[in-house]
Amino acid sequence: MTSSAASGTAAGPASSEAPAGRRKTTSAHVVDRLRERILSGDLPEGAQLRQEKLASELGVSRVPVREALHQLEAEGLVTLVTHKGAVVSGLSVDDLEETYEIRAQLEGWLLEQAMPILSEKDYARAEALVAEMESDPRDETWSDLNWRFHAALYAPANRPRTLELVHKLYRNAYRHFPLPIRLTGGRERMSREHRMLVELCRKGDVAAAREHLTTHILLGARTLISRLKALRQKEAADEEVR
Amino acid sequence: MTSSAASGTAAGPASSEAPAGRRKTTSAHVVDRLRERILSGDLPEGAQLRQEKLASELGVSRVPVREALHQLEAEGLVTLVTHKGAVVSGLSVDDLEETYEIRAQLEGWLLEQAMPILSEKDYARAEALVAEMESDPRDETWSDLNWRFHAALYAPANRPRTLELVHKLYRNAYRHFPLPIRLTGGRERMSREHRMLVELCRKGDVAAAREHLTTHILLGARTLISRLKALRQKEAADEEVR
DNA sequence: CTCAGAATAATTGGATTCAATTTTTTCGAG
DNA sequence: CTCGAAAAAATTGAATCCAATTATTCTGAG
Repeated sequence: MTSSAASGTAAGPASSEAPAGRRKTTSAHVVDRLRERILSGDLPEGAQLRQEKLASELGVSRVPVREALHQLEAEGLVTLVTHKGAVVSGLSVDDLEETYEIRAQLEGWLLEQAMPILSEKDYARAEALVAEMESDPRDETWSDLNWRFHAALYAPANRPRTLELVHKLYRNAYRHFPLPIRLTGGRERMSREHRMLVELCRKGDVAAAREHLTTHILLGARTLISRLKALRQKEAADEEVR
Repeated sequence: MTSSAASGTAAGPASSEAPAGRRKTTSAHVVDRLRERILSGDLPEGAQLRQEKLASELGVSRVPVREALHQLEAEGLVTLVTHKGAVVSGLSVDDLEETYEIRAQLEGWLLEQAMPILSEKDYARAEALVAEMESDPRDETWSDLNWRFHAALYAPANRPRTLELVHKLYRNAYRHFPLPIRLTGGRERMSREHRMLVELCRKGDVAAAREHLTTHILLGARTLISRLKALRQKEAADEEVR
C-alpha cells in the first residue's frame, strides 16, 4: 500500500520521485500536496478536510495527515477546530486589505533596495516576463508569471526572507479571489503598469518607481476587493432566496 | 507508566489552566508550553528536542508532541530534520538583520497610520510604560514592556494582522540575543529615545516620528548584532582552544 | 406533521505498537 | 593504542487501535 515510500530505500531514483536525492518524509509529502491543492484553488476556501478521506486518497495513514494539517494551520492555510475538523481557511475583506498594504510596504522597500543594483539583464528579464504574460492567455499561469515579474525586480535586493514572506502573502491572498474577478482592470492595464515600472527603474528615479509600485499594488487590490465584496453580497442574496 | 495519562485524562483545570471554558486540545497545550520555553530562552537555540523526553515531561504521548513540533516548525521556532530530530532553530546574522529591516518598514508604516488617530490617552499610556521600564530593573520583563510600549503607539492604526506579524518577528529575534548583550546602549538611551518618540508624535510631525522610529530600530539592531558577532567569534575561538 | 430526545454513526484526538533509520557501543585487526 | 566494521541501543516515522466528542438518524409524544 504505502510501499511507494518504503520501497524508495535503495539508490533507485529511477522514476519521477524526489528530484533531489533527499528522501522526504510522508508527512512533508502530504503538506506539499495539500498546500498545492489549496493554493491552486482546487480545495476552495471553506472546504472540509476529512482526515480519513485525505489519508486514503494519498495512500497513507491519518497520522501524517494530522501532522500536515497542524503545519498548514501554522502557515495560515487551514483552520483547525477542536473535535470538529479542519477547513480551508478564509480571509475577511479586512484581512485581504491589510495583506495588500503589507505587500505594498515591503515590496516598495525591496524595490528601493534593489534599484541601485538592477542591471540591464534584470530589465530584460522583467520585460521578457511581461511579454510572456501578454502572449499566454491562460489565467492559471498568469499569477505565477506576475509574481516572477515582481520577484525579478526585487531579487537583487538580496533579502531572501523578505522575498519569501511577500511571496507567501501574495499566494495566500490571491487564492481567495474567484477566477471571474481576477485580472481586474484587464491584462492591458497590467502590462502598461508593468512596462511603466521597468521604465522608471531604468531611469533610476527611485521615489517615482516606489510610488508607482505601491499604487499599482494598492489600486489593484482596491479594485479586486470591491468586486469581491459585490460578489459576496450577491452570494448572500442568493442564499437568502434559496 | 504513562498510562496515567490514558485513564486520568482529567485535565484538572483546578489550578491556573484554561481561563475560558474552552477546553484545549493536548497538542495545543504542548505547542503553548514549548513556544513559551523557547521564546523565554529556557530552551536555547540549538537545543535538541527529544520527543520522548518532552512527552514524559508533559505527561502525554509522543503524538501530540510531534504535532506540536510540526506546528512550531511552520512558525519558524524549530527545525525538523528527517530521522534526526528537532532542534530549536537558530537565526543567522543576515536573517537577524533582515528581520529588523522588516520591522523598521512595517512599524514605521504602522506609526504613520496610527499618528493621526493617537490621543492624549495613548501618549499617557506609552509614557506610563516608559516609566515602568525605568523603575523595573529586571531584564526579563524589559522585553515585554518594550513591546507593549511600541504596540501602544501602533494599536490605533487598527491593523491587527500587521501588528501580530511584527510582534512575532520581535519575539523571534529577541530570543537569539544572550542576556549579556541585551539592552545594548543602556536603558538610559532607550528611555531617551522612547520619550523623544512620544514627543514627536505629540507634535504631529509624522515624517520626523517615522524617521526617528526606524533609526531607533535599525541602530539598536546594528549595535546588538555587532555585539552578537563579537560574542560568536569569541565562542568560536574558545571552541578552537578546547 | 413537527419537534424534542435518545440511539447510532461518523469523526476527531490520543495512546500504543511496529518498522525504519540513526547513533552509540563493542570488539577485533593492524 | 587507534581505527573501522558490526552489533546493540536509542530515536524517529508511521500504522493501528481505543477513547472522547460531534453529527446524524430514528423514534415517539403532542
